[in-house]
Amino acid sequence: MAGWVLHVDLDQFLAAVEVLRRPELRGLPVVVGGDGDPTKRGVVSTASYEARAHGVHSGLPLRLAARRCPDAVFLPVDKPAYDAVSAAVMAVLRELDAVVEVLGWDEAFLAVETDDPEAYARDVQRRVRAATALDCSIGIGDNRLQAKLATDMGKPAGVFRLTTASWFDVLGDRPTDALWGIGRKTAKKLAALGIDTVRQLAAADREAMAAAFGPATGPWLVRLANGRDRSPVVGTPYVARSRSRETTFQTDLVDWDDVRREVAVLARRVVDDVVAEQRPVVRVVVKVRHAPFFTSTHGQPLGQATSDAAVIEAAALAALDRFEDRRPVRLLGVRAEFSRSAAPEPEQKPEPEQKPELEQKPELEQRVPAREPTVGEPT
DNA sequence: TCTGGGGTCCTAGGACCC
DNA sequence: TCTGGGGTCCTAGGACCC
Repeated sequence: MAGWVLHVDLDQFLAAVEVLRRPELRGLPVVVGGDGDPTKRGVVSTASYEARAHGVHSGLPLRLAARRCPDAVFLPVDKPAYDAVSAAVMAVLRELDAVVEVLGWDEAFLAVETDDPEAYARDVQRRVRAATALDCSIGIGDNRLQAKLATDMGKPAGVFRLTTASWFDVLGDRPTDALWGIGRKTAKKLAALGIDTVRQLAAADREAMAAAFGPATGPWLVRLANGRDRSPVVGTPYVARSRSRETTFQTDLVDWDDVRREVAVLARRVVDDVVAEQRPVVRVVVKVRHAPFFTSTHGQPLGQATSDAAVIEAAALAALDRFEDRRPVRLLGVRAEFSRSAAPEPEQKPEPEQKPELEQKPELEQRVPAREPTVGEPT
């Protein structure tokens, strides 16, 4: 039997959950985002396929969405509802004979052993549908990167296989930001270097890329474009590095007394979260976004790791005092960072730290690959 | 842009040390 | 001062993802 990575992604998840509990919405353009009022500041979290046909998509400001699709049904984000449905879906996945790595509300990787991954995927779709009445798409790959990119090609409700063998046929001519981890900014920077497609990036010079993007990111970009990814599917529970709360105000705060008061409010909310988790905090960071959409942060280290509410709140206000720009404020945020080494439980301390490497970023040993050929290598 | 909220990781530069 | 050459740690900013 062969090992495969499957990427399971629920179709239009938030909108689908809303349609499930309000069947009369089926077939209508549904937009979930903010508090459901499209005249306010906020963005689209999920748009149904009917709304997408009007150019409404995730991340679009709600006001623009309302202009593009005035007939859409706008609904507020109902986190508890999505938490519950997501948990039901993940429970279905955990019943499988597979390593399951949850990525968010609506996504998970499965590491499976099978000689027929398509049949396996169809079975997963059936089980998810039977348990929750939700459709999902499934990507199949030799690794996480390939599986993740395959999923979109199978949407909606489909299955698509993308492997090392088919990588360049499928993606070679696509723009670089089709890759998972390359966004608008990096694509633009690549374009300035004459690199527009996945194929071109795959053949790019590693040293040149390292010079342009840094010692880890440069070579990682080239590996990405070659469809290479050695990161394993990790089934161990996710442990957060930080907890944060932030608010965008409907009207900018101009009075600094108001700013202080709101930072204290956010700090208390963060404290509630970290106290519930019983994990000591080592640093508190305050974020300020000014009206012209310019963001700054300042941090305040805690001398000693603590979950003490008063200490954390005072640290947030101390961090705020480091800001000198008093222009109108559009957003405030407070983040508490947990100790990295000392976990909740007294933990053995070998030399792990970056050993698991759960994200798609490069592993240490891979960071300086001694000038190996870029194409045609086995992953 | 009229641009949310909750996260993660990497990078560059300065401080500090030997 | 004609001012080394690493290391390491910390911070703020940037970019990306869901």
